[in-house]
Amino acid sequence: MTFLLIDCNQFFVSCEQVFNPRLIGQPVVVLSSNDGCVVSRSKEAKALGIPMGAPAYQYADLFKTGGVYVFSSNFALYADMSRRVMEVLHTLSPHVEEYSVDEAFLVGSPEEAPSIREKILKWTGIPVSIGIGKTKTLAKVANDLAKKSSSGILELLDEKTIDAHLEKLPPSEIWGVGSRLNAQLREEKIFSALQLKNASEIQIKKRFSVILLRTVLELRGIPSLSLEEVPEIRKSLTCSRTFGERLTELADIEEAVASYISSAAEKLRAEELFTSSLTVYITTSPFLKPPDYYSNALTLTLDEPTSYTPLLITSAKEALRKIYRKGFLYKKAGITFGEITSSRVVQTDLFSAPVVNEKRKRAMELVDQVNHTFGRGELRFAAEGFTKKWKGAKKSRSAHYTTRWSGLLEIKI
DNA sequence: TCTGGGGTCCTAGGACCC
DNA sequence: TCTGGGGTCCTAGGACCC
Repeated sequence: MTFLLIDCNQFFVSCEQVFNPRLIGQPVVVLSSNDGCVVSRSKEAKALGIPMGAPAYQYADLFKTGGVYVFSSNFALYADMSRRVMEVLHTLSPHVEEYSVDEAFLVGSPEEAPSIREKILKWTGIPVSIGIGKTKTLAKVANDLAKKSSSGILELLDEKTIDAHLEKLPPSEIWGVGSRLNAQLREEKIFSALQLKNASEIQIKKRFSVILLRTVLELRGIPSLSLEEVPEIRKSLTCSRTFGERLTELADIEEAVASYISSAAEKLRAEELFTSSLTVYITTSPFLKPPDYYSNALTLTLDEPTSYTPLLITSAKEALRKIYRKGFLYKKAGITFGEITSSRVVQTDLFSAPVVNEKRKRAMELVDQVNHTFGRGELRFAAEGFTKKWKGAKKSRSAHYTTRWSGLLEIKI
């Protein structure tokens, strides 16, 4: 059994290039929301020395002198392109795990790789790299190497080849090992991925955790992470944003929170889910020191599982009023739905009459339908407000090429 | 002035119970 | 003077991922 990891190359940048081919071969970056950090870079942008996660303001000059094409993030576009790539994969294999927006694992044979790569490029325009290994972790390692190879495909199946590569990598290059673990591993005199692979199982389990033990076994070619073809019901759903400007007034923050609730509730309904726990949090800039720094959160347990936006907005405002303090410059707020259950199986409260509120259900269906047809936010709740003081910057977002009629490309012949 | 957003899992420690 | 042991549940915090 072999795992294939299919990973889209510079995914967000590639999405922009599909609809604007002039960008191919140019330095291109895509910024995070609020135009804060660089989250995707073309090869040419990397070559200019723009690191991943770089704060955009620190590189504004380089963007100019380097002739860099800068895009605000266009998540509607990226999500839709991701869906297309995944659809292609599902037509090619019955064993696919959608791992992230730009990555999927597939169980198959190495011979399939070239045609998978070719079909995704032809049918979606997105270039991918494919790493092949006996475990997911080794497929990940192979994928990193595939990115640097000319064919975009690399298999890591032979023990000697694996060891030769692992010897050159620090543990932090391995999936599941971050900078903290890397530092702790150094204390144990483990400096390379090969040393990690050969470390004592007992020591790893004792000093670290079962997670790292799994990684060690995976490096040895013993599958310890299986293919998860059917995604489990999510455990939480968050919507949070940095404001476009610092906010001080409760009323403005209320609008922002109502708007986050509205979009998270829409997602909840799209996935046929209910929530019965709601957390609201607000914070000033984390870079502030006391007494200017303030951050707080409150979780409410709801009487019954719901996805009804008005009810959730009311509860969220109630929670927000309890944690809001006057006199701070608020920078960000967010909401999280926890305790998520399927909306098809409902556990009602023993002491209250079951709420099978057809009217509410139909109202939400209508809202979702209108917004699906005419674009997100066409039909809104008044609580979301109209001034949108909290809205962040998105100076140069590309069109919603695939999700809005107005975004359709016009081709001139 | 400016530094994103959305997830998951594991562990330790406290509260509580028998 | 004597003052167990084992289990579960919850939460906060840490670590990782894309």
